[in-house]
Amino acid sequence: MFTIKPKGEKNSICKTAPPPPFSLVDPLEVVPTGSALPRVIVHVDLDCFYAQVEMILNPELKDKPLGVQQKSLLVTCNYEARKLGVKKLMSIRDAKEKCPQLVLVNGEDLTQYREMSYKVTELLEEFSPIVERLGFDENFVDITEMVEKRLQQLQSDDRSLSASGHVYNDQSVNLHDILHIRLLVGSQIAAEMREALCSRLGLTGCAGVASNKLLAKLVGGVFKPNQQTVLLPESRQDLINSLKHIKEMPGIGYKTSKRLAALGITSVHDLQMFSPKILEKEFGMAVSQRLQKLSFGKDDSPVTPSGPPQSFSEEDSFKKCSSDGEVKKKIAELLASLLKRVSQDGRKPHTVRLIIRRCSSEQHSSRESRQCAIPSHLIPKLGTGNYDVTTPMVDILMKLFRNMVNVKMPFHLTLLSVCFCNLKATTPVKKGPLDYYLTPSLSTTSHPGKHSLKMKDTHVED
DNA sequence: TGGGGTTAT
DNA sequence: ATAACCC
Repeated sequence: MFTIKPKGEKNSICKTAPPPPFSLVDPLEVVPTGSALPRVIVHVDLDCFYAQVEMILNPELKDKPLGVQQKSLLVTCNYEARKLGVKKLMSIRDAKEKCPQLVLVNGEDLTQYREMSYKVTELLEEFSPIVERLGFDENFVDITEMVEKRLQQLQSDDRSLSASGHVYNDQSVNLHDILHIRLLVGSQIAAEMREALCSRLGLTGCAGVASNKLLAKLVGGVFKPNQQTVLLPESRQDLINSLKHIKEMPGIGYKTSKRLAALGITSVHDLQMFSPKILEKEFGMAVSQRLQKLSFGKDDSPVTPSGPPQSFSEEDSFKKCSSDGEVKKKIAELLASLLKRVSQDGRKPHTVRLIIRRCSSEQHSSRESRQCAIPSHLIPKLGTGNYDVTTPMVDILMKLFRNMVNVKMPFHLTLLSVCFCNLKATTPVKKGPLDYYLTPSLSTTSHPGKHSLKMKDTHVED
């Protein structure tokens, strides 16, 4: 039996369950003395998100095998389709071959997915404000504080406490271990999150509960659709050993796994055992230490609240775009969508960027970009709808384009993208008598560079 | 292979 | 401005 101090007292552990000696603390979580308690992190991952949104939008698609298509790629599909052998990121041709009855919807316009995605994040923020987005369909939530609060409310003789959902490895729970107790409470909160997502938004998904982001994400994927799993400290090594290749480790991507393979490192165990000195020679101190810590399941990166987006972009890919006129037309389309989004957001972008991908024979999709400050006289007009900024903005973007591409030479693009970034809140202008003279944004002279000291924007004449 | 996003250098 | 990472 574990016991809890009555609420009102400082910390929740009673004398009968003294603070754990170091041997009880997970060896790999050992940090300088006096450090904070281990965190409780939940990773929430919606099931085949785009397909779920499409089924909510059009309920007739439910119980049919459904795929979401972008160009020639099937980006995701529902579980009906997966039963029939369809996989994520299949080509459309392979998918139709596998499953001729597959129903396809076009998912190139992300508007509805983006809106639902932010509803999910906002719902999770009701539990704890510390929510970090990862893509449109995953969120990390730091629920340490919420867990501590619940522990203080718990009855000291409460034996009914149990995990919600799966416990990784079917590990037995030790109700005398405060670390177990905290994670069990975390699993109950995760269950409440999933229930809220289902009842209020109609969405299903997985959750993983653990003491850091890496482990929460890995353990959340163990039981797959619409289930949750909690990782207790004793099973951490088993979880990371279950990875068949280091590339499955979040944070180790395509490039890094290739460089590691060149050193003979392909498994988690290889990376754990590898000489830190030699690893440091290859990757530098910061990266090598982070990589090796990941291999032990260690991850001290905080859950960083995402807040509103730092950029908006719209892109389009195609087989061919090779004339100035085509480019201008595509840019105008991308810009029109972006301006709608800017008007909804309320903030104003101060920088615009154009990104292209050239059709190069054997190069992997390498992108080039040019950016510039948006002229200050245009910024207040963005997204207001009363003055049309389209023409001046298209002109700016075409100048960026000609800065990248010599239009006197033949060219062949396969992608165009426009990005608004450096978003700033529109300064509410409360007028005191002196404000007119003191507020920079009301001044008629502009101060180039003042708000973008770190940016080396390409100069575009008006 | 799409249409997004982020951070580090 | 690019390159890496994530989905």
